[in-house]
Amino acid sequence: MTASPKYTMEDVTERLGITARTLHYYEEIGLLPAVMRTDGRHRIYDEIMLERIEHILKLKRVLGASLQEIRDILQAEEELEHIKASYYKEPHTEEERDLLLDQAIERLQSIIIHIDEKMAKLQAMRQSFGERLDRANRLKHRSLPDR
Amino acid sequence: MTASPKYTMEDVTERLGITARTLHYYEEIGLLPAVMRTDGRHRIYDEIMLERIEHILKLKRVLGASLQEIRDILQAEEELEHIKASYYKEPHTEEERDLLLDQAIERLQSIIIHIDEKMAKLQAMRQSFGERLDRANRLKHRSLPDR
DNA sequence: TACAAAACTAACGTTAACGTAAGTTGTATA
DNA sequence: TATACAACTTACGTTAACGTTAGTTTTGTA
Repeated sequence: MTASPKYTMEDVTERLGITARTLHYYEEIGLLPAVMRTDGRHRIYDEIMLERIEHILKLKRVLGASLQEIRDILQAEEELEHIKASYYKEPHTEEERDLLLDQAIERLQSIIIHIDEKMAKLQAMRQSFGERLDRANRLKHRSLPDR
Repeated sequence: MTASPKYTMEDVTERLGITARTLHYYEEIGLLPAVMRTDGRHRIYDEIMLERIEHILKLKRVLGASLQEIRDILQAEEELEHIKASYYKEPHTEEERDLLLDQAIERLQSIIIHIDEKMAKLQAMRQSFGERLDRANRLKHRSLPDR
């Protein structure tokens, strides 16, 4: 069992461009469960935690989601992972598995619908700004101005 | 000159689903300049103001922009309108017009770039969630499970 | 082992975008 | 004209997502 590399608080904050307070806060509100500690209660992060943190930051920046929404998304993902794991290890009845899977699928679908709606609106807005830009460019190059 | 219809505070809040405080606040921070008033200092809104407010709300919801950013976008749009208007009415030298147009074009382009970046990231995220969903669906229908 | 640098906890501060309450005027209608 | 309801201004309150001390332990290094 080869131990994965460990990172200190400073490692993480410098690498991800965030502050210690942010990590403290995410832990406070339950976004980062069970962070490992040294004997002296200093935090240690491993690769898995790093990926989780990066995932959170990405969801924040790209989706513009609140930490509360991110919590829900992460939970949906974890349920899915749990289901996948137990699919191979634990014995389940067909019905149990189907129920769990359906729940996870439903959550994923609602996330995707959310994203799709957002993209559609962005698309429409992008187009309207594009048209404005076109008009401005036509004005500049003195082809027949509209209006 | 046929006067455009006027709307009261209640008209606007009910129609747009916002509160009076929001309109007061937008005025406070300069997002809604020169709102008309009755003799008794009650606010009156016309179609143009309504459209401006709707535009602001759309930018907020779709772009997730802060009111500060929205202020900048509105300013860019107004500059462009002003340029278009003055193109026909006021006399300008070629250089003056080109300078103003270039500034407006630059602002519009930066907005569009912003939108495009956001869409690209959303696209990537959408795809990753789509793949997760596919895996879950494969699990459910018991075709060869991956991993 | 001694000490500077790093991390810890606890707690109050800050900003954006409004919410809410209070007391005062305006306005529409009987 | 009386009155109920709408809108006004002023000002303090609230929530999310951290920022910022402050005072106290840990830890890596000389």
